Amino acid sequence: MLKLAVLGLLKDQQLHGYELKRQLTEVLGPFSSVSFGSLYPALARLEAAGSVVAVDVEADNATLSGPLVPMTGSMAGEAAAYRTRRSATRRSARTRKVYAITPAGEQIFAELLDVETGDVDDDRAFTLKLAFCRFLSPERRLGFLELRRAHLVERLARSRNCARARRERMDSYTRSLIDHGTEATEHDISWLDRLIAIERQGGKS
Amino acid sequence: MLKLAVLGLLKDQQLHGYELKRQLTEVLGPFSSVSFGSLYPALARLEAAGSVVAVDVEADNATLSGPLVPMTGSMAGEAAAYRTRRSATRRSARTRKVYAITPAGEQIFAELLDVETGDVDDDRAFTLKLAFCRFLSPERRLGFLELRRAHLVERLARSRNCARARRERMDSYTRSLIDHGTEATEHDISWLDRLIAIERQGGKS
DNA sequence: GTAGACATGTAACCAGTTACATGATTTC
DNA sequence: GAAATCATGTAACTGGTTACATGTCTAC
Repeated sequence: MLKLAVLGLLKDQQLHGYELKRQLTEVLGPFSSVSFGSLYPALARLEAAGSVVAVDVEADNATLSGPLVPMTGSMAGEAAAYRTRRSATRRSARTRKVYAITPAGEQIFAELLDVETGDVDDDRAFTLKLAFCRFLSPERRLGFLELRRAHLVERLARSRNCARARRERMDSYTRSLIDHGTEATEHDISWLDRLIAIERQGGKS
Repeated sequence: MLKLAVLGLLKDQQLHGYELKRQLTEVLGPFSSVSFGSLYPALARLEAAGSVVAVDVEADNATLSGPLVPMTGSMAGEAAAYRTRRSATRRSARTRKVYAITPAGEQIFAELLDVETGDVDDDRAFTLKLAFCRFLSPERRLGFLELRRAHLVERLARSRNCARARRERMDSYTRSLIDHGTEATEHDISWLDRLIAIERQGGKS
């Protein structure tokens, strides 16, 4: 999970741990409170596995395409590079360890993101994956959304069923909780419906 | 967390592990998928700590679905054991281990449930605690709801701020995700407002 | 020269998971 | 007597947490 989040952020730009944590906190809902104590070991593991490499920022300043940093897409190019360069000059890079994703890491990222591997029944996982689903092919993306929708529909059925069967035996707090949960699920489903509709029309047709 | 859920369910009735899991799955949202591999060890730990005791069901007929007798664990009379063998359970109790909460367990439960200990920033924890908040005093309950509300308001502010600052740089999926999250939080807040209002008027005035 | 943000890391722990192993009871 | 369900448990692992230890750079 954290692995996926880190690799996903590194796909856009090279980052060091501290900044990674800031972005994790700010942007990714489910990781609003990830701690350094889990981030740094995770980075170390990713590096050991060859999914990321620590890059030499100062050398990378002049020659943007070193042999160690193939950077497949070069997408987030200018803004990211500028950001990195600026912070690199403001603060010596010696104390920082700036990471970049490797082709192997991209591979791992793709596998982690994939729906087959993935748990549409885990809200956190779904949210995280959706945040990176632009990296999915249109078909897989659609499948991902539909699978999630199916899961929510099932959840809704179960929660309605439970509400019907046990309503009398529940106290008012539990009842309110269940009703609110049901509403939230309905809301989620119609949101997904909109996303799916957009996906279908935008996709091709 | 699991500890709290288990103790909370045992406050209402004596249960064995298997049935406990069923109720956990059915009733408590955040524990819809707790596994035996975590439940049984948790029960064993609770028993070792004296928070629950395994009760002799045959000595204590029909308690399986009835209200909890103020059980201290000492009242195990063997005298009329055979009398209720058939009526108490469809299934022989010998293979089951039925647990009851002890006074010490009630104490632990109260501490776990308490807001001071508690994390209103953890959605799962909040949901679980709300399901048991009838065991809180009216003041603590109100405090609990208000603390949660305050947290959600803060979350809303952050998410709005993030949306404003980074909107352009986000892809449509992330944007939709953030917007939907914002809506959900607003919805949660107004739900909490209703709960708080009820609490205020019903509590005393 | 020191307060405070920036930056990286380790150690001990905690709460849960999956996969596996075992056996009793019911139902057909 | 076989299959399904009920029931309890263990072992190895995962993925995080907090608390701690350490050090650098900036600004005053």
